Amino acid sequence: MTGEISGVETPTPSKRINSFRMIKEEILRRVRDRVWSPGMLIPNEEVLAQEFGCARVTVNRALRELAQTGLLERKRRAGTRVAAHPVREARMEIPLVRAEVEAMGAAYRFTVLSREVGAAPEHIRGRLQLCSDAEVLHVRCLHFSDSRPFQYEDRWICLSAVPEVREVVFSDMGPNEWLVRHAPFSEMEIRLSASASTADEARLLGVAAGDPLFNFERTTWLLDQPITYVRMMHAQDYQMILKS
Amino acid sequence: MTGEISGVETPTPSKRINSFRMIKEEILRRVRDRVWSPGMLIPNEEVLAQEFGCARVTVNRALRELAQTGLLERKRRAGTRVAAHPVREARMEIPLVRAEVEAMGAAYRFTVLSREVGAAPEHIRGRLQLCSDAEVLHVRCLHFSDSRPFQYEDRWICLSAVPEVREVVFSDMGPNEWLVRHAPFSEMEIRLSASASTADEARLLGVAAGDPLFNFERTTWLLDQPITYVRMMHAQDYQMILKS
DNA sequence: GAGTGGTCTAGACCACTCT
DNA sequence: GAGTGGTCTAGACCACTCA
Repeated sequence: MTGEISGVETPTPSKRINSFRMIKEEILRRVRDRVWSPGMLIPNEEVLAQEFGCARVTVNRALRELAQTGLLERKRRAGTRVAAHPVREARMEIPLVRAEVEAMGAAYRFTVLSREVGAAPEHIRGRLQLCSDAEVLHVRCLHFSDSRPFQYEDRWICLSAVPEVREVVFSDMGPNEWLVRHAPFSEMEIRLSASASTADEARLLGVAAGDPLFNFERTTWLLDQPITYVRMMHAQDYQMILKS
Repeated sequence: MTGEISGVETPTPSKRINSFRMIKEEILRRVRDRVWSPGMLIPNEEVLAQEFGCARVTVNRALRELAQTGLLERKRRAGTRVAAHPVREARMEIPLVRAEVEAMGAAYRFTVLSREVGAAPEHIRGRLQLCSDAEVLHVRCLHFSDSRPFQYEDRWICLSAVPEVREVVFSDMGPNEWLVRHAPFSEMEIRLSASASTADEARLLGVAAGDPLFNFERTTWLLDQPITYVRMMHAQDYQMILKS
């Protein structure tokens, strides 16, 4: 680029609204400026496409994504409205413990507290929708941030879904990390809650018995096949952040 | 439909894999059956489109959505892989308190504990990215499930973004419900944590001081304009559920 | 029946990134 | 430079739902 000519023309020639991102922003602007207010029907895809000078599919993608986050509501025949209705969605990134700890600039390590194969107890069978003779691997780990306990993990893995795990000892890699690498999933359910720590939990996490814990329980499936159920506990200084 | 002929042909003529949903399922099946295992490069869109007998855009949409949930990882030039990497996303539906209570079959009501207009304190200005002379409406409410306290809500609303709210008294409708109807948002940030209740919080929620609370803090924006920051507290029997 | 969103196709060009 | 995903276009048909 030796002969750099900056003349009358801008290098980025003041684009039309013809990308789905620009359309999303334009829609947001109109909602913010009350051009379209909650509950109001907005023009249909065809009309917007003509106005923006783009293909209908492009408008469709923009509106679809805005509807997915809950800002718009769409129904066939009825058209698209600005949501006057409250169901909103947030997306949450599920981090690896290791990444979470290292992101804070601390050193990560973990220890395996116990590891045994056997029949699943009743409440675990319920969570994983298992029949009564299903075998599971039960692993308990403690994860550290520098030298301080960070998370107590209590995990159950379906051996029918992940037979290879029977022989794995989790020396280099924690169960979560191992599973992520070897047993992908497509569905999950997460439960979040607060509880008072039991004596055991308090001892492991280095807090006083009865202190508040933040609980993160997760069950995962691949198609209809249950993979694992885990309960992860954090002391009360922990904060989970979600966006969008 | 008088002359109904059900002959050799099935009315649903055993479809090809030519919808993005079917493609998603087929991909999941191959991942589950280890045809493609974590970390592995899968065929590119062009090739898959040929195999499935559909357009590349259709494959693109299927792969894009699977990548969005974290099952696949995509990079230009590098191609698409089954995630060997753990960043997964969950979507969370944000319910209205009213709906949440009524879904449990309980009667909902709420009371306004306080309501005042003024300058925002430092920590709220930080959360909402406000300049120091910005005016806010501060509302505190208690929400009940039947006659039991269910949620304590401590909310700050930017008057510059939502000027109409200055005159609203929240008699029929709580602040959340009102805002949802009158002040749409496009971005939000949620923070979840556990804490020990203060004396005040405990009194309001009908628990013992120091008992664990589940905290749900949310800040919302419309484009870059901050709308509201709210902290919602629940006693420890509360559980928040996320899916996918 | 008719209007709206939902989706697919075939082709094209662009943007990123690896070599 | 070349391969891969990212996106847009123009046109088409389908599916749902309201009148």
